[in-house]
Amino acid sequence: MISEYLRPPVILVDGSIYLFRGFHGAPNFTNSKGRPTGAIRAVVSMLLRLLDDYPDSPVIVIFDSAKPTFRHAMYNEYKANRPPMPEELSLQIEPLHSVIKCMGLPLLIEDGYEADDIIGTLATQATELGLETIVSTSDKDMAQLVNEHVTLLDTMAGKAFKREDVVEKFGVPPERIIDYLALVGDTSDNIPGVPKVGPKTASRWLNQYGDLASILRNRDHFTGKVGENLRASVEYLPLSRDLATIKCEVPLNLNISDFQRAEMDIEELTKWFNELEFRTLLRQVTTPSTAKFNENTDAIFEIVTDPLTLDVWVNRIRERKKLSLELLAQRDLGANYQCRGIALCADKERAAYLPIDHTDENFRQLDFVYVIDQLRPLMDDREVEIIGNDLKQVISAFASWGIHIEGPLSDTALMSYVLVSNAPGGHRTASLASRHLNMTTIDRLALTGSGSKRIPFAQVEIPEATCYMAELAHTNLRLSEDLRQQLQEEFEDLDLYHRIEQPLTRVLATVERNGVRVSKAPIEKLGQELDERIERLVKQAYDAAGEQFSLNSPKQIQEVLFDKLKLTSPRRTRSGMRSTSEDVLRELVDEHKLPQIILDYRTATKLNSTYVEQLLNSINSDTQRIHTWYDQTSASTGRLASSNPNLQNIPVRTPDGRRLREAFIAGEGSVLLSADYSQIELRIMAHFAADESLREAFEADLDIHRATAAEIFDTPYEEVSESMRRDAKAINFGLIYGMSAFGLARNIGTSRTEAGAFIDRYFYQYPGVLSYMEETKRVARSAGYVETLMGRRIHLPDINQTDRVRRVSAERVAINAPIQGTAADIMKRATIAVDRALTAGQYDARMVLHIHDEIVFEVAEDQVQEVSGLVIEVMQQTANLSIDLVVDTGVGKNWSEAH
DNA sequence: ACTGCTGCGTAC
DNA sequence: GACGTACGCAGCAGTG
Repeated sequence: MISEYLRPPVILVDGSIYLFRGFHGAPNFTNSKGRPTGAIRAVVSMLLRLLDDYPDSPVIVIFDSAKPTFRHAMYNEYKANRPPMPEELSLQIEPLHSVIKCMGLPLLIEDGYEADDIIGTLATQATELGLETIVSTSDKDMAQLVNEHVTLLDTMAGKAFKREDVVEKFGVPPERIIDYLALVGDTSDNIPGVPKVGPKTASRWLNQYGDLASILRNRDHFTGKVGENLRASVEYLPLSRDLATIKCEVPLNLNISDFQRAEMDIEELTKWFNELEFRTLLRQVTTPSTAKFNENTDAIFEIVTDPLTLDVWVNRIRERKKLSLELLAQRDLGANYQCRGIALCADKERAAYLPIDHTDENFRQLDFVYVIDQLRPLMDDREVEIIGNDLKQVISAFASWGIHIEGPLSDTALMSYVLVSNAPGGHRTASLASRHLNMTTIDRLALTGSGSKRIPFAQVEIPEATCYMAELAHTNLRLSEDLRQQLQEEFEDLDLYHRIEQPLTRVLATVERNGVRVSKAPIEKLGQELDERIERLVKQAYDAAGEQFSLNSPKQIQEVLFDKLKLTSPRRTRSGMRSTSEDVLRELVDEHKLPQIILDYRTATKLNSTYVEQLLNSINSDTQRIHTWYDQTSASTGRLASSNPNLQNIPVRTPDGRRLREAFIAGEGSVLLSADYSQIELRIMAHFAADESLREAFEADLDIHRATAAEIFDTPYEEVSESMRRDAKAINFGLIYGMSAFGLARNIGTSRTEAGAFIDRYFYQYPGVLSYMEETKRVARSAGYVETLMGRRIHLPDINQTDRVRRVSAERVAINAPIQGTAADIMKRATIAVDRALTAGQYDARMVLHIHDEIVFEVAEDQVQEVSGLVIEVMQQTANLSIDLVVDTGVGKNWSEAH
């Protein structure tokens, strides 16, 4: 049965004996001012160990009274031969008492009694209450108190004395100890025993005769000199016995159950320890004992709330040369971070959490600026490996706090991304922990709640927050080792990680921090116009429909168009609904005026809600800049994704869309420079397919869609019509996406048969492309994944599925991923290379946008020619394909002009 | 009230 | 079912 009935033992500490012993162990120990401290240190350190060992026990510390005791009254000579207490010792008594009180421990001194008597009395009370007692002492005279419920413990020596230990040590059981002491006497207390009777004789006599009274009755049987001595001692032996007896009925005003252990007064204790110069002990007390238990691990999770513990952590990290970091930080519109906590981990044994500005009042918390200053030397240190999940956030956050991270980066998200870019569940710590360590990390929502009950993380209680945050730092440390090993096993080299993703993450952090300047006014103006337009369109729609309905609802549009107006529904969606998508509505514009109204409405509301509002809400009013967020691990092909806001899908084709791009501008004295790879995916396809006629077309710098049209429609290049070119373009893009004849037919508005004929014609003209497609699928089926030029792998678990739909879908991915992914690889390398070139050249130029095959720079007007040339050169040189890459650039005051 | 799915539309 | 990769909005159904 467990612990409901198991109460922790009461611990009675013989303070005086430890004080003396501590003093004699280090008599000359002083602080720098000459103050003696050795005895205090010994006792405090012993007490701390005791508190650590018995966290739930009441601990009472008892000292001798400085005044004469009842034993002096019984016996004038009691302790008479003792030299006076040395000043070095007496000076330590008062401070020790104060320190013990600061430690939250009851301190007991009773005039007229020695510590032994108080302890004996309290032990008796405890036993009567059914409590176990531990007497912490090194005074063996106390052995007389030992019984079933009372144990002696020499905390300094780490030895416990139960009944059998007493018998072993003294040769007599506890209840004979008093007799034993009387016989042996005590020179230090000046208690006379029987001369020439020592431990051996005393225990032999007691075992032979039972007790002292019996020995005295049979005193005539003892022969020799000791016999004479015994008979000469008869008179005073009872007194000696009384003096050796611990008095267990001292009248106390307090009962044992009145003694409670209080919280340590860390602040006061810190003052004392600083004065006494107890550096190590100070760390010990300030290292929290509140570290929470986390069932996922044996590691210790500490809450760091004081400077010294932080110092210990900084040193630990410096020694290990590793720092796994988990930040609790929120980014504002200006890309500055507000920190609410930092978790640290340097080895598998322990992790720490530094709460910042949590609302939990049970903890004093370190000042953020102080914490950052302490961490700065670690982050600056090129030797310290920084570990985390999404280090771009860490880099950006520290950059916003004025710290540049120099060390090597082990980003578990990036490592996992390189390993399996399209891993189900993504690359966050929780998913990685589940996949690689088979563990479930704490769910953040379990701490903050969700929905309307959700609280800010800063309001989570610090011990809970510590469990969560420290676990993440700890888990990422473990993951970094696990993933590194897997990467080494799977890949010949780790270039993709070391030469692409890792350096890129630093560049992207800078791009995000740079931000792009966006002018509010033109967007607001567009917004107003759109509002008016939308209002008109809604009215027109209601008129045309003859009823009011939600123009935002495909479900209602469907009912109006196909049920009420009886228009013919050409297509259904995947779920069986009659589609109202753009191409469907366009087919219906001649039948009724409503479809066109809906199309116009959709265009206008799309611009308004997705772009106008989103962009206006994202502009930092101080700098007029928007700082997007690039996600380096969310696109399975290797592309980046942009969000909050997404700046990779700003409209470009329509006039209204272009008005949005006109709002993207450069800062004073600068212009925007846009550089994009021309037809990069088709060039990559031509490279992979090693198709001669496609290569020739690119080599001749022809308009590739026109050239394709010329081939498949068997028309001279110059005579290709716009519609032929448009169809050829659809085929070109369709190829990259793994299209079917059906899809192409739908896209270019022709019959399936005709589309199939175009495709056949294409493959006839470009046989290399056909064999490349077939080869790619074959490789995918046997390897289970496809690869980009730089070895990025996209796994295809469905490529051998019997389910045809899933299989052909995987085949399309197999076709598309290497092409799209290679373009992404090249773009990433170019991004890194351009960043280096711009930095090396110390140009007044910075990257502000990254849109798959386009990079936008903000460049000082007078440097734009030079920078433009440099960018083109670096971007073109980056790839090493059999087809040259072409980089087009444009310059303008805004993005629309530059594009 | 919240969550997740669907439909749609924007980019490359 | 039929053309890839994203993000994000609005509506809506299922859930509590």
